[in-house]
Amino acid sequence: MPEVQDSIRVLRARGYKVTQPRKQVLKVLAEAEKPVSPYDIQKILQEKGQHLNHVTIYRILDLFCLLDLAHRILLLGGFVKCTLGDKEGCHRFMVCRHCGGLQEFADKALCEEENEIAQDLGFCAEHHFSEFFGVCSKCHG
Amino acid sequence: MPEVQDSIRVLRARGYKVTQPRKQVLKVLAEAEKPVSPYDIQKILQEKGQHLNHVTIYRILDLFCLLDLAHRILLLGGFVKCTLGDKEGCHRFMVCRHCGGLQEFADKALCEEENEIAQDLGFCAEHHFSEFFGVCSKCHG
DNA sequence: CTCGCTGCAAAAAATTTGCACATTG
DNA sequence: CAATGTGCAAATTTTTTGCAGCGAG
Repeated sequence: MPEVQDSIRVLRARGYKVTQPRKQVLKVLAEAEKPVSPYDIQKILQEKGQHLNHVTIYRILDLFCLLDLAHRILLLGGFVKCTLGDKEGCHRFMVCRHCGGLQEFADKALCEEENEIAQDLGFCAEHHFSEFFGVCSKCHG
Repeated sequence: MPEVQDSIRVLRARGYKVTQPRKQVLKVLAEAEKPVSPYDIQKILQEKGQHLNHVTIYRILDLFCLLDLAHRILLLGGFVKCTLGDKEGCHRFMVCRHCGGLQEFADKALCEEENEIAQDLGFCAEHHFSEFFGVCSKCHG
């Protein structure tokens, strides 16, 4: 699981401690197929015989989102591990309404077009948050 | 307030009853400058000497979102009245991080570009949800 | 060793459910 | 008056706060 190692490196590099709870949450996120809520995470850990206080999980997720190690999926109401690292352009998601799976992507050209649209309306856009709803390749015949 | 009348027409046309509570919530939404939560709405009505049960407000907002008479702003966590009617293209928002105000817009060309991006990734996008964060014209000097 | 992090207890806030009663068309 | 919608009570779920004590660096 190289992804988890990358995240751990980010934590260390930014001066945050690499604690047992943080590693546990990272692992759950990395293994999850779909967005998970704080209580989902607690339950998953419990099934492995591990216990984390839910408050701790909330705080860890806050931190991960701050560092872009995870993202909150607003349409589905859960958290996912970031799969793009620091790829340029805002990180976005395509959510499959059939299987509930999602794919993260970034597209710098799209960001630029959005900035222009915003500018035409007198708005200076600093971040584009977006999620597409539809059907993924596995789910449409 | 022509907007409220339009919404009332939509309700009637779709076979929903035009009740006192629904009209009250519509009015609050129409007069609000920023997204309002169910409890915000209850409080605003209370200040006018009116009372609605919060459960009723939840249900009314659910209906309004279903009919696209209102939208839930995910970044800020509240509801706003739709200002675009049935304008073509997904309805989106620009949120000002300074004043908290927002502007709704739709752009068919943007929808099409997003569909192409999705298609390139094997995804069939049916709806694009997006919110831009930035600074509005009033707030940047 | 010491600062940052976690656990715990508790409260506050947000959301949901079922059923009896009221209101709209 | 018949179906829809609302109010109420209560439970559940989600999120936040403050403080004491633990543990990574």
